[in-house]
Amino acid sequence: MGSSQSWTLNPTQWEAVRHGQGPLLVLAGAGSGKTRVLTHRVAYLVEEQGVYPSRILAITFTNKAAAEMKERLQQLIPGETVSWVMTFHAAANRILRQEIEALGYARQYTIYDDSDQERVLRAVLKHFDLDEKVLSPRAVSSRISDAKNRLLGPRQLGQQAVTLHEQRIADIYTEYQKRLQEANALDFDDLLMLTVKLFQEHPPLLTKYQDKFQYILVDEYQDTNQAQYVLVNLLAARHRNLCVVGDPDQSIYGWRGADLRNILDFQQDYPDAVTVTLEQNYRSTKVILQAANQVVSFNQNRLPKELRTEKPEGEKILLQTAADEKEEARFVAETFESWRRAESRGYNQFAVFYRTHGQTRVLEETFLHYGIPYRIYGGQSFYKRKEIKDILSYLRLLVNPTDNVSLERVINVPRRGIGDTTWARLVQRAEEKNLPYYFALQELAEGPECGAKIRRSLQEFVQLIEDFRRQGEADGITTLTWNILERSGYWSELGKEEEARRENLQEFLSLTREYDERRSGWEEEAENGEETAGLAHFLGRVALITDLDKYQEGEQAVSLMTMHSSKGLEFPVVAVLGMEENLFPHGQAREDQQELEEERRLCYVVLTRAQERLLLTRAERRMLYGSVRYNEPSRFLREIPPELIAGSISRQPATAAPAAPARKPLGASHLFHVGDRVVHRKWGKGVIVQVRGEGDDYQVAVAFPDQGIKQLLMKYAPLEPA
DNA sequence: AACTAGGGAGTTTTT
DNA sequence: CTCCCTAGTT
Repeated sequence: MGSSQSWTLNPTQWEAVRHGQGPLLVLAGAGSGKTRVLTHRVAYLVEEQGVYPSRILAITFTNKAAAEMKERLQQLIPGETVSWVMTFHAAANRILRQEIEALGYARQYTIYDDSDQERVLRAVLKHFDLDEKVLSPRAVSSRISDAKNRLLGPRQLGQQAVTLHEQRIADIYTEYQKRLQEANALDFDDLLMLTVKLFQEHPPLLTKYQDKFQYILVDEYQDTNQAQYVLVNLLAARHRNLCVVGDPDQSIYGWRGADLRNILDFQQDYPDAVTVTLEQNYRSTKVILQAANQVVSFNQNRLPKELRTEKPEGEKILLQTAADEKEEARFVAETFESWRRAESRGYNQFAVFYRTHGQTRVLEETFLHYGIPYRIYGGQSFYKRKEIKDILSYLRLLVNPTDNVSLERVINVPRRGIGDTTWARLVQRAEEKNLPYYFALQELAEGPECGAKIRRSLQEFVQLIEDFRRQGEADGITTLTWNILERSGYWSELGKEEEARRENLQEFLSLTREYDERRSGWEEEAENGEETAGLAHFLGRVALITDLDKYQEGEQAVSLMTMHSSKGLEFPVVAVLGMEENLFPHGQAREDQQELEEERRLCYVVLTRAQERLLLTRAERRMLYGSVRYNEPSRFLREIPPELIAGSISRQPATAAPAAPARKPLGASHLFHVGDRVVHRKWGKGVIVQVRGEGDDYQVAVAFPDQGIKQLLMKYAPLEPA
């Protein structure tokens, strides 16, 4: 972002930065220095207008954006701390931690992520005796999320229900919400919905925060949903110093509740609003920008806007049609290699975007084969890994004994002989006596219902948890965590082949260590009476952070990611794969005008990620779900002016790709040698003892200390240098 | 209580 | 095709 921009602001940017009191709408095209404007505006308010940093609220969508903003502020106004620079959810969480008792929840509430949510839903479906095949937890969860985003509680959804099916969803929602409350747990959507509820039901609390936040700034306003919209506008109602920044053309999250009208209607919401439009782009070449402008102009429902740049014309966009997805991947690999050499670029200057995760596989195999280092973004998050969720569940259970999901997760992990039968008995008792599961467990451990052996196990488990609780976090969260891992037997239960899990846990311990060390820092940022620097605070942070394995700038690797996760990033060289009907625009989106326009905006987003070079590819045939599909070229290709394109929409002999190098692929044999230490995802550490074969047949023999020698086909083996 | 085979679903994702 | 959950088996 903006790194290519010079240090000063242009006149339009200045106008937005220096805007005084009252509402302000900044329509910021891609690469127009939006983050710059936001940070400079905050700095300006503090430095020039003498606004107290604690009275500014700056909201972003992702932790990454918030971190970036904080960092830049640090540079602009060193010595000042603007502590309310955070995501929507983090801000809501911070308010609720303080005030939630007004809604009848306890302050140590647990935040449930989507997998916790799914567990609850599964139980609810079972409770209603509904077959998961008829009504999937996924489908229900998205309906509930939808309702919450629109600020509809279970009762309101029930009132709206017309069909039997809708009524059933409402019933499930009711039971789901009841269970969350009993567990003193909030899901992500609750954070927003309950904050709004808090303010609506308790006007004095609303007034308190309205008074506090003299200036409010919101990034990516085009992505706000109804709940976020109401929240922001409630908070801004008193001072009316609301500055929203966004780009309607980059709205790509309609499917998860984002409402484009929020930004489009800003002028109507605030008739006295000043609008500033940033159309000067500092990122891409003229060719790239023209293509993007042109494509998005095919949308009917949009405000006119055209990006300009003073950058050079640049190279034409390279378009290549491959026979299938393998050839497509090879073409990208070879083109990248040739550009990397010819233009002495580092691997970190390259990125590959695709519409669906399913497309990563072939890319991985191909890059591995060519010996091109790569990194996939947005896959399985660190915090969703089993071992991390397990240890987190132990910690959550300590803070909140009513957290039934966490209890279920850890009660028999590691195995302690408490199986399905015992669990069912426990659940039954809990429901009969309307108790949290943990308390029912304590009763079972003392009562006569279970056999002596089981009772013994239950007692030991309770004893264990109570010991941990007694120990608490007085010696730091790291000590507590390590204690749990060791004393529960979790650590020693991890076999040799689960080395990766151990490493993840080590990584988790380094996070707790970091937290323990920065404890005093959190205490400093805390405002009057805020409880920070405790286990509950730590768990709250962890629940809202998923960015651990996100983009790291310096790393010498090609970045692979879905089109959606590319938003907000920029790369000198970008390849966009699968430019085909049914894939992009996605098959499900082609019928519906609204969805199609969102796909087109997605296209606008990906094209504008590229700074210098753009490579678009498609495959004539593609393997999807085990069968071969033949897709037409994407309509978006035809929407790009032909004079900006080199190459052809139809398949051409190799000459159509002037940049394709006439050289042999590197071959993965350059990756490993006999004697190299490697790590295998399943088998752990090993040493290469033999290398043979070429290309797809390239094989290595690896000696693993405990499993002996394995023959691995490099094409598939999850093998990495150690 | 733990393992195995079989069935069904499989855009996009942050928090 | 492949992953993941479930049901059935031992």
